[in-house]
Amino acid sequence: MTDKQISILQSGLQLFATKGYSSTSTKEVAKLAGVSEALIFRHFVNKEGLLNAVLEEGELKVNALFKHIISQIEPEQVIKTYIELPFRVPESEYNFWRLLYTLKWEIKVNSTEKVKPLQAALTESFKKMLLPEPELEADFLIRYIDGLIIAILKGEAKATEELKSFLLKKYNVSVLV
Amino acid sequence: MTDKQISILQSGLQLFATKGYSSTSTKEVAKLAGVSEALIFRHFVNKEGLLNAVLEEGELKVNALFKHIISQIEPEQVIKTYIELPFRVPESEYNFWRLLYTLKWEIKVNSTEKVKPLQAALTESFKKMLLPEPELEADFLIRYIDGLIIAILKGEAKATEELKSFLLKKYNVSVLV
DNA sequence: TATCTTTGTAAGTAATTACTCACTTACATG
DNA sequence: CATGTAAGTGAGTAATTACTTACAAAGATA
Repeated sequence: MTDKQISILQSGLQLFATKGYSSTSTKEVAKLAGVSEALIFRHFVNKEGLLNAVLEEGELKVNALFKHIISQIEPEQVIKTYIELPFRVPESEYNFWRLLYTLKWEIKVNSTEKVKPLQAALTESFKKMLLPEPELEADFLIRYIDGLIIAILKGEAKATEELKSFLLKKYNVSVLV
Repeated sequence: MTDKQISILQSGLQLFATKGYSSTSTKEVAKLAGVSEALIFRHFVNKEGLLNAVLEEGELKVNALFKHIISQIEPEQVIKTYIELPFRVPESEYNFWRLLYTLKWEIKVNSTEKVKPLQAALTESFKKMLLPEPELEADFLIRYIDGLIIAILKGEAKATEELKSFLLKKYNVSVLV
């Protein structure tokens, strides 16, 4: 990977995430990257190729986060780790998450498939914690966390310590062995 | 309002909501509406004018829904009516809601201002219901409902009766006087 | 040194974009 | 009937779009 290649990827991420994929031109990306427009096509074939390259980079981070949650052994730990997700994403990665969420509207992304293992792990955990309707509880929590992440990315909410402890208390997973 | 004017508005809504505002061309809107492209500009000045006209139409519906919630007298009724919101939006209006949610990403929309009265009403209700942290509870519920609506609009969730009664039970507002 | 591959660019291209202009048709009002 | 106004259109326009081509430098390998 050349310096210019990295620069293109960074500029692509920034513009796609803030302006939206389809309203960002390859010319803009090139300008921000300090590179000729043709170089984008040399390295990434076409605009969609650049998008995929940008996505692949971040996908690894997302998978790591999800795996970390699912790999927890105690059911309470699964829930706790999941609730802490929005508080563990660093601001430097916000643009990537913004891109993911906008793309879900712009393009058909089968995000349901990706969430399934997580959904199963949460359901199983709530079941072990003897909640009467573990599956509905899992869906409920997923939807809330989704709403929270969106609000944070839009700047409508802050991932404060107060909020975190409120949530952990709500789910009885504040203090764990 | 002429037939063709209405047709343009409907086509605009449909395409903006499904394809996104910036990746929909005025030519496409005209074609779907069965109208010359120039007529769009005659009636709505420019593309943004068409968007605003589309939004104004639906805004009335949104305001009506919100007012209905806030106007409830009993705190339990406020919560119940709000929870029932995603179940009361007819599928015929989904496109308008889709448009609203996509625009929040595409363009800066100060949606926080619009939600404030609702947020206040929910907080007040939870306070009267003696929940220890009424404001955090209100934020929590708003975020969840937002996440749920988004999931429904994307076809990832269904507004089933089972889910509804689960939520009403969770908030102790199932049976009311 | 000679040759091959990779990296990079300037200057294009055809297609699409939002929007305009000159013009016709329909319709209401005196 | 005459005349003004609103509704409607076909054929444009300049700008922008994603993408290509021809060609120059820079490194690597022999």
